[in-house]
Amino acid sequence: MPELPEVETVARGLNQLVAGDVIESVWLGSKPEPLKSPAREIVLTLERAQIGGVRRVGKHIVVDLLRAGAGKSKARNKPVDKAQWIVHLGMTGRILVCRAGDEKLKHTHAIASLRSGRELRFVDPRRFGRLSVSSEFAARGAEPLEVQLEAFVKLFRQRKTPIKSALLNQSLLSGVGNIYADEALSRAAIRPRRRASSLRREELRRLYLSLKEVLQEAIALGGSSVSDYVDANGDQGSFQLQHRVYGREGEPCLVCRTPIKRIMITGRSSHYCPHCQK
DNA sequence: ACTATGTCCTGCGAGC
DNA sequence: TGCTCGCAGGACATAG
Repeated sequence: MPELPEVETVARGLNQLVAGDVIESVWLGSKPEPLKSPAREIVLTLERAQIGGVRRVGKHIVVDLLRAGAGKSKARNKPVDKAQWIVHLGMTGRILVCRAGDEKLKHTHAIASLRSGRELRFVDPRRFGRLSVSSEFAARGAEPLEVQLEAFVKLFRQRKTPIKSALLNQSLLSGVGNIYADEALSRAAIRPRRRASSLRREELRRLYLSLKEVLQEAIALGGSSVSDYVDANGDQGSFQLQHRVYGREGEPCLVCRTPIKRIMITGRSSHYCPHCQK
């Protein structure tokens, strides 16, 4: 499940592979397309655009596009038109860099053919992913790796919802998903069911630091490959080997040997050590 | 404004 | 073996 570290890893890899290349044509699969923008708008925006770079915003992959202005512009006409291709991988979405002749996988929903002879293919069995185009894409929530402590504290002070749910709320923080919410709470020694508003300042400070730490460590290891996540080169991440609670129900806590518990919090499985986390 | 719940979608593993 | 069932979960719609 691509969260911030996985999306960061994919975006960096894609940037290495395709920055500077040019999208020559676009194919969109039929029927229920996973599109947030109208299909024709996506095609018009992507075709003939040069890829300026690929980066991450929250859990979104942002492909910065450079498009020559229509026709031979007079000087005052916008010479280069900025746009972005936004890809959200959802649960099972992948972007593959292929050769044009490569076999097309089932659940391929979009293909962008590049001048280099390669193709960018969007494949997503579960169809939770989304494609769109934008001219000024911005995430609603704060970037966890950039937010300051004071702003972080403010996000949670008044919330009555469980801290686990608040961490997953993308309009507060962008990029935190189920794995890293559980792992950050584990490192901060806070139970996921605690009301956000019940956390003392010191606890919020621990959570703030733990979240940054776990995200940075995960990025360094290329993310967590739990089900089928792989990066832009098809390689697995290795941070799943560092998980302290996620996916370890019944296994001993690495600190105190107490079995890790799994509970449901607003429909999301949540893992924690009942002894270490208060 | 905030919170909780249901829905989407396919693959896979548990259980019988 | 083959079947059903429930779960995986990010984001959004809807209801309270």
